[in-house]
Amino acid sequence: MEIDSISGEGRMERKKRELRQKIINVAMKLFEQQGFSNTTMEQIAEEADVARKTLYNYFPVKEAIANEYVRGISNHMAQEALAKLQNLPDTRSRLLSALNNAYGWVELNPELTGIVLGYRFKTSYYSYDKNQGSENDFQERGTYRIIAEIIREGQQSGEIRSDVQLKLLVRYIDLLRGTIVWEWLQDSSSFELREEINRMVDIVLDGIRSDNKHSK
Amino acid sequence: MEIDSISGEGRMERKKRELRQKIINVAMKLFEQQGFSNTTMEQIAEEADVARKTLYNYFPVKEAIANEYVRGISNHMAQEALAKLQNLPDTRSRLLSALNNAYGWVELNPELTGIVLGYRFKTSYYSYDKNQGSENDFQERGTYRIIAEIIREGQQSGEIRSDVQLKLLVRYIDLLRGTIVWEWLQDSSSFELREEINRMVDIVLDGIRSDNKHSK
DNA sequence: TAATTTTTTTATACATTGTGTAATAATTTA
DNA sequence: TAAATTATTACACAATGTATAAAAAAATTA
Repeated sequence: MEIDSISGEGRMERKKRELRQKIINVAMKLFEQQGFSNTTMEQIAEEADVARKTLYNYFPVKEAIANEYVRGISNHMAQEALAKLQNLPDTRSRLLSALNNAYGWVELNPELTGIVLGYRFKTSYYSYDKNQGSENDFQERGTYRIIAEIIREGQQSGEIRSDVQLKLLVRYIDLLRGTIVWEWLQDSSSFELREEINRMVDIVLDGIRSDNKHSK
Repeated sequence: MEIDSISGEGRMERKKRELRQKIINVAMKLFEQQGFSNTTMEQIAEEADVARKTLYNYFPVKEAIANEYVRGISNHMAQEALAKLQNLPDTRSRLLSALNNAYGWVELNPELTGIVLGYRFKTSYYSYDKNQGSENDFQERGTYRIIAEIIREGQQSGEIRSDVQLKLLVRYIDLLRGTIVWEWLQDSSSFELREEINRMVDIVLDGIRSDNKHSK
């Protein structure tokens, strides 16, 4: 049945994967050269040597290309971050380590970060990209997976409350992280990014009520 | 200088305000009849009896019309909610009261809620609607103002930590609220809306660390 | 009031997005 | 090789959002 069952994919699948990657590469090159909004889908299609309609078969909107590129990077960084976690003593330090990991990149790529965060917010709620539904939801995204891992561990060890849905909790943290990053992107002089993240983690862990602030 | 300095606005300003309101009314009528995405800016312009370009002068995108309509309602509800707050004993009950206030409307208008929340997220971060920059930021929006009021009060009375920026804190809560509403809009059977909001408020107040969960 | 300046609306044209359709090409399956 | 499936393409289309300059309306000045 399958022509190439050794590598696990046939010629067609391989070609699609290759073209997908080519589109991403071409698009990112154009984004760097001309900026994101100055680059049209027409140009990308032209440069990748496919029909415009074909390009739309692969990516329903321009933002989706940037998103997939960033996700690749993010997953890669997540792998590295995951390795460091074991050495850290508690949930707080693990969360801080995992969250702070990505900011060097964010600081270097503010425009792309904004585009991708906006796209993710939109799609995760309208979910009009059906293919990514299952992946995007929970498994695939780098930071998401790490946060989930940390919280799960914390819940198992009894450090974290177990009466809150893991999924929702992870979303809370990821979303708050996103908000802070965006606030910072808007006006990077108004606060220091990592400092604000630290504060957020403290709030999530201990809350904003003053009478149990130092209860630990 | 001013023709009508008694009412505070000249004929032109009044006409603009009236036209703006007419556009909103016409658009909302069409949205109800045909659905949001099936209604075009062309139709709205036609029905409001202005050129399409004029319509764009007033609202840069279709979502902005829905947003302004909802904001009107929201402000109105906020007024009522604000009155009730004084009778409530602590921050937790005030927050719950303020947040729960709006959900009857949300449950009745899921599509509109989704559209408006998505629009606000996008604009608040890209801030491409310059006019609303100052308003949208903090003052004008109903729920925002209430949450800010509650937190401020809590900080003054010592119930809430004072070492976190009020502005950011309000954004956290508003954003978490938005997330929950959206999760619920996606799949309203997965959890009960108010229940989840209650849980979120508890988390924000007391955090997710298990050893101070019941410290109060 | 009349003449002016400023502001708003408008017609027109344009580049771009995203979709739908149906023909063509490539690939897989039998 | 032939048939069936899947991907690509050309083409047409409705709609968005922007730019420009002319026309209309309103505000300001004399």
